[in-house]
Amino acid sequence: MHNPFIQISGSKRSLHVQVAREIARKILSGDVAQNEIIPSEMVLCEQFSVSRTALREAIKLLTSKGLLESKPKVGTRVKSRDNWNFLDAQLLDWVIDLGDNAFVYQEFLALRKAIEPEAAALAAQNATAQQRILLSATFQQMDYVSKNFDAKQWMEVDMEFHRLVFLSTGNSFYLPFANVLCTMFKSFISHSSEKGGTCIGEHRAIYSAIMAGDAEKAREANKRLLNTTNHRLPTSN
Amino acid sequence: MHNPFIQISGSKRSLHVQVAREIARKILSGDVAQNEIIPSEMVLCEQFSVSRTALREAIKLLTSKGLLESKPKVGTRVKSRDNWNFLDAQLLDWVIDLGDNAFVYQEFLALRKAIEPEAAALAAQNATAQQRILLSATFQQMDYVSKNFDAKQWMEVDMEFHRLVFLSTGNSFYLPFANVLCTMFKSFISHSSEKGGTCIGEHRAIYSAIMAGDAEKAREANKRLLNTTNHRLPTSN
DNA sequence: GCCCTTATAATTATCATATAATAGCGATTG
DNA sequence: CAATCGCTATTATATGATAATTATAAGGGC
Repeated sequence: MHNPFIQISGSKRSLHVQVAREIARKILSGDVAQNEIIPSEMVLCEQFSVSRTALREAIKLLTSKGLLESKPKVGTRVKSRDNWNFLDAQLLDWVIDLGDNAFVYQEFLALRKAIEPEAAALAAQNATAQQRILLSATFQQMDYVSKNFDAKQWMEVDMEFHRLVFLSTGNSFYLPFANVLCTMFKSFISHSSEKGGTCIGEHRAIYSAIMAGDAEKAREANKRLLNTTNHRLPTSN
Repeated sequence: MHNPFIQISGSKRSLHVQVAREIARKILSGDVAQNEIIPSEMVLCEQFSVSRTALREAIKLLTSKGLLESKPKVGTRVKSRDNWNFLDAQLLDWVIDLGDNAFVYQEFLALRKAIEPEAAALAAQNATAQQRILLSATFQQMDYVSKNFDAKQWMEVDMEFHRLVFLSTGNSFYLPFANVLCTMFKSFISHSSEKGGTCIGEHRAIYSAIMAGDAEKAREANKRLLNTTNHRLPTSN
């Protein structure tokens, strides 16, 4: 029997997810080149000391995210980078774990600038009664935390606020951004200890506009927030 | 030996993908409710007449896209809708196959309006020399097809043009939209036969702005295109 | 009677092995 | 020289067995 107190270093989740993560790291880091054929199943099984079942499930997971493609006789090939689904929370998590995050944060900010103002506008138009209640409760927490400041708590309510905006758009294609955003914020929480401003004023403007159903105002307020210079910046890791 | 002339109806791809597609349909259509536990592996194996290997690989695929979550003893649960990754080309393909596409097209247009103008702006700033060459070649084809009009050919060059814009942003998070867009366009090509205008003027404006490196102009031109009323509309199937 | 611990059982997770299907590549032959 | 056929490496699928997990129930102490 294993000693349950000994926490094996990499044994967070199921086995095939661990294997998938390892392979993903090598692909994302460029350790194995795009369009390259990775070693055969048997070889990888030995390398990771897992059964073919576990390995194949790992490969299926990566295939689903656009990283790999398998064909009989030819092998399993790494797909080119423009097939990798960076809008997948799990994949993003692996990217973040790689370390060179300043650039990732910068790219993500460019995405937020495109998507969040529109999301806020849509939320102003489409948020349901219950979503407005949740948004209201969350903003009250923001207001409280901004006065009794705590960096970690702020990050959490900030994340929840923007997450709710995406969920309130009533548009299926905006939903995934909620999870991607959460992954990014959690990375901030765990990797950084810097404080940064709360931007409570800008958030209040977004909140008020959404509650008032004013799409244009919500859009502009969200734009202002994202252009705020003291907004969380990827200055250091 | 099988008769190679007999094309079995559903034998397009690998077995586990077919199974995944079937399960996905039931989830996406609401046939099985969110947060519901689906039948156990053994039951599903019988139901689909496949081995546990194939079934498990299918479930792993769906889990990766946020549709399912499995735990020992408790079973496999359908995750709530806000976990479904609609920005996954394969998942989107399944959604489209479901049929009620007018609403999907409408939602997608709302996404394009947010993301494409920014993508065009980024492309104007960041497109590499080779990407500009590709863009140039594609636009010349557009120009030609707009004069010798063919609906299908137009759809294809139109798709390629916007795809290249996404790839030219130099931003990882914009890449996945290229595939999502392609999936959507292919759905148009196969499901509709209506013609619609070519909007060659608006496309030319985008193209010129990108080539000139004028981000602001590219953004505005792309906005104009998406606001064009005779732009492909989800009027009918 | 109530709470904590332990045992049970159902389900997924993993392993191991065998067989089938696929397709690249070379040999063979006309 | 070219077209075809067969060989072989690789993934795809099937089958059966064992381990790990955890909700639920059973039991025992207070």
